[in-house]
Amino acid sequence: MRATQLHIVTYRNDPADAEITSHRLMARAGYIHKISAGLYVYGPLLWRTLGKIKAIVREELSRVGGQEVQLPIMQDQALWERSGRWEVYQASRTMLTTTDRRATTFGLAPTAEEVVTDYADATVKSYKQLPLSLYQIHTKFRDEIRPRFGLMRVKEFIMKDAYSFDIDEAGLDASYEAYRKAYVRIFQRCGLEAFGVDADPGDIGGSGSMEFMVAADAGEDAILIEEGGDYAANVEKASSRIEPSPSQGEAPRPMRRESTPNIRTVAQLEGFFPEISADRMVKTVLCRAVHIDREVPWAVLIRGDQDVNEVKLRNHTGGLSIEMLTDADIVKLTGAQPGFAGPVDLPEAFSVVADESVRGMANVLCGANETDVHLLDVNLGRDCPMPEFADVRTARVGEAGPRTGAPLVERRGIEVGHIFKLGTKYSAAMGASFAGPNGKPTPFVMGCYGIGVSRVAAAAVEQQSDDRGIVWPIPIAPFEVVVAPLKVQDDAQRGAAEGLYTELAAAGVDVLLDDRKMGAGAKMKDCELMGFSIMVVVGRGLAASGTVEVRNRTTGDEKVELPLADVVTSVVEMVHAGRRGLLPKG
RNA sequence: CGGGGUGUAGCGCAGCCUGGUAGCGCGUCUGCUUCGGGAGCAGAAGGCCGGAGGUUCGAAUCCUCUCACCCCGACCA
Repeated sequence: MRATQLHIVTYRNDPADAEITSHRLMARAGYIHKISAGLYVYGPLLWRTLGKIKAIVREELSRVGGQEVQLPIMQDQALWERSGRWEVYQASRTMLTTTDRRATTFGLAPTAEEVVTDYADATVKSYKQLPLSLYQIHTKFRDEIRPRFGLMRVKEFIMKDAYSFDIDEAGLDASYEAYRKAYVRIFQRCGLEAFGVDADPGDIGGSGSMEFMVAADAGEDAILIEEGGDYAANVEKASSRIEPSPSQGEAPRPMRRESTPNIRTVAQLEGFFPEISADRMVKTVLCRAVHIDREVPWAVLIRGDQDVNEVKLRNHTGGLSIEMLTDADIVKLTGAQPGFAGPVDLPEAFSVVADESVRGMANVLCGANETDVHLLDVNLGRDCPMPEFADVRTARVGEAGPRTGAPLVERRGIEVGHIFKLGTKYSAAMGASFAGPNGKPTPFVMGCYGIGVSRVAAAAVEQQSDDRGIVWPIPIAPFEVVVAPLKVQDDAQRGAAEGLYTELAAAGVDVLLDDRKMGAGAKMKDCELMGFSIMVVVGRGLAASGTVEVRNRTTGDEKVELPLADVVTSVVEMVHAGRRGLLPKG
């Protein structure tokens, strides 16, 4: 393609609202144009990149038996009510809705489990038709609390969503594993450093899930990785081993009360009782689990030096979300000012859970549910009922990992994919079944698998750019190579560039000829901004020594002067190497 | 949803406090010169100052309402 035939839109100024690299560069290079908050025009260059990502996704999903389909974006309320997800998404307000002229309400697809499950129910009659794996690449909608960061967090985006249907759990395990491997290959082929991590299933639900993260400092997610091990998990999900409390195994002492005027926090308590360290205290976090139809107050017991993980807690309570109690609520429900809550004589209204860090602690310090009073040498099970235990603690950097015990380190990442074992969550709720080998109706055992296609593009820029602009990995670059004659009025330069362009195109290279008439400096800056990683610069070297310049920005901006005759061979080789992305050799 | 901020030419901004009919840089168009790191000179086009109402002889500027956009927050006893 010729640059004069391409709608190129570049700006010398950064857009005023761009905070992160990918937003700034994609806006400046004309890949995106904002129409309103969280809604963008995808320009021709971005569309080419998205097309390449989609092609890789299609090839890899075909390899594991995925069949491409297209499902409606508008999905009626009644369908979603059958799975129970309508209320969930109304409560979290993440679904955009619209109505038709008859006032039927539709949700705009955030994902499509209901539709695809209904489709499978209607069209799959026998276990002999299974396993079945369907996917689509389509627009998805989320009413984000706060759209931001360019393409990273938007109201409307392109997603690949896939769904597997199996006869039983073993079948699901196989499908899930096939998708997991396909995902690893997809991101490798895109040329992105990505990794899978244990994750929380969130609103989608299900028994197991893994997120795929593109490593990038600007990532919104924090990942904890076991150094040298294979454990990696989102902080929302991560667990760790911590040193047991020094109070473990102590002989119980009698409980006693102490006046602690205006001493409310663990830090203040450590000052007030210098001989008692935080890991001998139990703090009591008061909150409520919000369900669709009710709210349940919870008291969470956790060791004084640890923090509650809200996501783990939400999952434990089964609620949609967790909210901290207000000071007024605490006074009303416990009769004490904030800072003095504890497990002893806690009002019955509270459901109670204790974090595993509390298990086995003896003679602990905690609040007394009375303003300005704490209790010492409390023993759970003796001074109050023994609570149930669960892991509701936030794992932290430096703690020992759960597998090998090696220290956890933090990396940041951008979530670009998420796979889930749904099991029969949707098929059972919606009555979607097939005739099993025994002739009886059997619910589908399902998995679902998403990739944020447009976010992959943004994540790639976030991961791979330099101070001059985007540096696309070759497999997803809008063009693999740009041939840029610096002075198009010069017949020799123009002729040589045209020749290279024709030969490269004939060799199967996706090449752009930058035949725009503009200053040499401006042209090179523009090409660098737009992210053309392999540049063939035809300039004064041609007349001087019969050479042109080839540079590969993906490998550190090395530039080499090559005789005109050697350029095609060299560039083709470079392109072939680049096309492999990060796939391992062989 | 709470707090703060901003809407003026395609992009980035000044002008507003102290009312007098709109300006700068970049970009765009025309011509000439230039031609390897965002060229120079000359000329030109482009904005009912987010919208509605009000005050005033007169409003980008003051007042009211409204819409949009941006940032921060929505937290642990």
